[in-house]
Amino acid sequence: MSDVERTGVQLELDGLPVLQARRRARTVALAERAPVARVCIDLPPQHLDRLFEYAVPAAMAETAVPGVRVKVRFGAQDVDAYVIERTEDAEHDGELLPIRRLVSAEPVLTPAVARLARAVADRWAGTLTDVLRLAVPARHARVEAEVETDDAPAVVPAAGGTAWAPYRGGAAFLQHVLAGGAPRAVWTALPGAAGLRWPDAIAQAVAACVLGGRGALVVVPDARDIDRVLAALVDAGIPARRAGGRGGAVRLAADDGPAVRYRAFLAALRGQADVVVGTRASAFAPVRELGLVVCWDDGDSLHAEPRAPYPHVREVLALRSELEGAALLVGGHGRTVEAQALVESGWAHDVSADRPTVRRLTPRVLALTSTELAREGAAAAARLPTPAWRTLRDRLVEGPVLVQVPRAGYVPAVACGRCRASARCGTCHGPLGLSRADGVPTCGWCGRLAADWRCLECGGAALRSVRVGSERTAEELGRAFPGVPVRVSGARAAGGVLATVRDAPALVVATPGAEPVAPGGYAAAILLDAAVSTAGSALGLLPDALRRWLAAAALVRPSSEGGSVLLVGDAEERATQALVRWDPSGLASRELAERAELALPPAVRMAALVGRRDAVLAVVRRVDVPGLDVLGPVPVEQPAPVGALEGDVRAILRVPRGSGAALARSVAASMAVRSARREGGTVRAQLDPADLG
DNA sequence: AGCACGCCGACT
DNA sequence: GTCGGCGTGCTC
Repeated sequence: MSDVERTGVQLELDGLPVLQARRRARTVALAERAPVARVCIDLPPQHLDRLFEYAVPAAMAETAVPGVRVKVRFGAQDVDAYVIERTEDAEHDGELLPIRRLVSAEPVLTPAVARLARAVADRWAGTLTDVLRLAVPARHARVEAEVETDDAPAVVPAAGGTAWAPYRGGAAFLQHVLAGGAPRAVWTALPGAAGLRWPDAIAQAVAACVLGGRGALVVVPDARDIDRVLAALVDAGIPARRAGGRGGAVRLAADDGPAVRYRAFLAALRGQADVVVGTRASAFAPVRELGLVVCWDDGDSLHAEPRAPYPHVREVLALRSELEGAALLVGGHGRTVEAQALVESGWAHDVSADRPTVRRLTPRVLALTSTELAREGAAAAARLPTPAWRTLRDRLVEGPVLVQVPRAGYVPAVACGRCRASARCGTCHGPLGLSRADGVPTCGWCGRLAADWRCLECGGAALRSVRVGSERTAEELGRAFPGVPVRVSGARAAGGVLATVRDAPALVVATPGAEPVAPGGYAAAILLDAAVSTAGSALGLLPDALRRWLAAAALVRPSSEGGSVLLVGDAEERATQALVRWDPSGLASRELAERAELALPPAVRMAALVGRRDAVLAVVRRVDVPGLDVLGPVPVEQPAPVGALEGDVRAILRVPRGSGAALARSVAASMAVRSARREGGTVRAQLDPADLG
C-alpha cells in the first residue's frame, strides 16, 4: 500500500451499485509502517464480533498502537473501537477508511488482556465487546492526566511461608511460584492463629511471586475480603502502593467509584503496582508479567458475573493462568465441585492438610440433630435446644460467640397457624413475611401489606413463623442472655456488615458471608436452622451449605482452646457429616461422582437458552455439535429469573465435556445468524448456567 | 446497531 | 401511476 491513499471516486462496476459514493475523495497521508489497524468495534450485535480494518493516518502512526481507544466511522455512525493490532497489509479487499480520532493515547487493553478477553468471549459464547466492557473500566480523563513525582521507596517483599506450613504441597507450591513456574493448586484453607490465616497464606504466596520478579492478582468476593488481604500483604512486606512509588498493591473494586477505580487500573497498567487485589472484574486487570492468579472462595456466587457473557472468576483465572504462564491458586474453606474436578482431572494439585493437622487446627464440631436430641424430650423441638443454650452460656465467659442464621430479617416466612399451609399474598401469591414483631405481614414479591389475611386453604386467620431471621434471633438471644451485648451483622442489618468484633463476651448474630472476624477467634459458633441450608434440589446445594458453615466455623478457636461449633437442625446427612469431619473435598468428590453418573456439569458442558419460545427454538435448531442432547424447552419457573419474562421458555443444550468448546462456538454462530436476520424477541445464551433449577 | 436497498398495498 | 411498509444485506 502506498503512503498516500486516495479514497477515490468509486465507479460503477458491473452489477455493483454505487454504494461507496459517500466515501468522499479525500487525501490522507498514512503511517509509513503498519498502516493498517485491526480494531474491535463497540457494537453489540453478535454477527459484528470480528475485527475490522482501518487505515492509520500518519499523524497517528506512533499513537494508534494496539490497546488504545479510537473513534472510527462504521457504516453511517461514529463508533468507539479498540485497536487490537497493527499490520502491514489489509486482508479486506477494498478501500480502508482512516481512523477518525484517537480517544486517548493510553493503551488500556494490553495484548495479554485482549487475548484473554477473546478466549473468554469464545468460551462463554459471547462477544469480545461484551467482555471488554467488563474488563476495561470507563476512562477518566482527569485521572489519566495526573502526573506523579518519583520519590516513594521501592517495595521489597519479605520471604517466608509460615502460613503454608499446615498444608501438604504448600511449601512446594510457593517454591515453584518463586522460581518463576506456573503450578496450579486447589487449596482447602483451615483456621489458624492471627498471622496464619487464609489472607496471610495468600499474601505469602503473593510475596513469593513478587520476590521472584513477577506480578500477582488476587480476586476475592467482596470489599471486606480485599481489606483483609491488603492488611496481610503489609505484613508480608507489600504495602499499599503509594503515589510515585514502584511496587506495592492496589485495590481494584467496581464500587470504589470511577476515578479511584481508573487510578488503580492505571497503576497496574503502567507497572507502578505489581499486585492487584480486587473483586470480580479485576480478574481482567492488566498486571505486568503476571506470575500468580488467586481466586479466593470460588464457591461464592459473587464470583459469577451477572452480565453477558456471564463468565466465572475461577474459570477466567484458570484460562488466564494458561494463556500467561502464571501460577493458579483456587482456595476456600470449602471445596466446590468445579474445583474438585480440576484436581481429579489431574489439572491442578490438591493442597490441603492431613487429618491430624485438621484436627489440631479446627474447633470441635457437633451436630445437634433431632436424633441426637431425642433424649432431651420436648426441648428438642426448640430452635435453640438446651445443649446449644448450655454451650452458649459456657463459652460466652471465654469470649465472643458467633450465631449464624441462614436468613436475614425478622420472620421472612409465615404459615397458616391452623393448617400449616404457607401464607401467600392474596394478589400475586408471593410469600408473606414479617418485618417486625408488631408488623403486618408483607408480600416478598409485590410488597403489598396483607392486613386482613385469610388462609386460602382453610380460611384460618392466625399466622405462625416458619422461618426465623437474624433480627428476631438477636432479639430472642438478647432476652435469654441479659447483660450480654448482642451485635447483628448482615447486608440488611441496621449496622450493615461488621468487619471485626472485639475479643470480649458478646453474641454476634450474622447471616452467611457477613460474619465479622474476632482477632483472637470466637469461643464458639452456633449454626442455626441447619435444615434450611440444605433444603431444596439446586445443583451444588450441599457443598455450598458446607462452605457457609465452614466459613463461620473457621473463625472459631481450635478445640485445644475449647473452641466448639454446634450445627443445630436436621440438615442433609452427608453435608452434616462432612462438617463434623471437616472434610469438604470428600463431599465435593462424592458430589462430582454423582454428577458424572447423572450427566450433570462439570462432568458435561451445558448451555441454557432463555427467551420467547419460537426465538429459542430457532437458535436451538442451528446448533450442531456431535453428541448434542437438547432438553426442553420448558416454561421458566415463576418468579422468572433475572432477565427472563413471563412466558419465556428455557432450553438446555448438553454435550460431553470434551465438546464444550464446540458447543460454545456453535451457540455463538447460531446467535450471530439470529442477530443478522433480526429474528424477533430476545434470547439469552448462557454457558455453564449456575441456576439449573 | 443503523441504514441502505428492494419488493408489495392504499392514496395525494 | 406513486408513497411507504419492514424483510435482507452490509458496514473495514
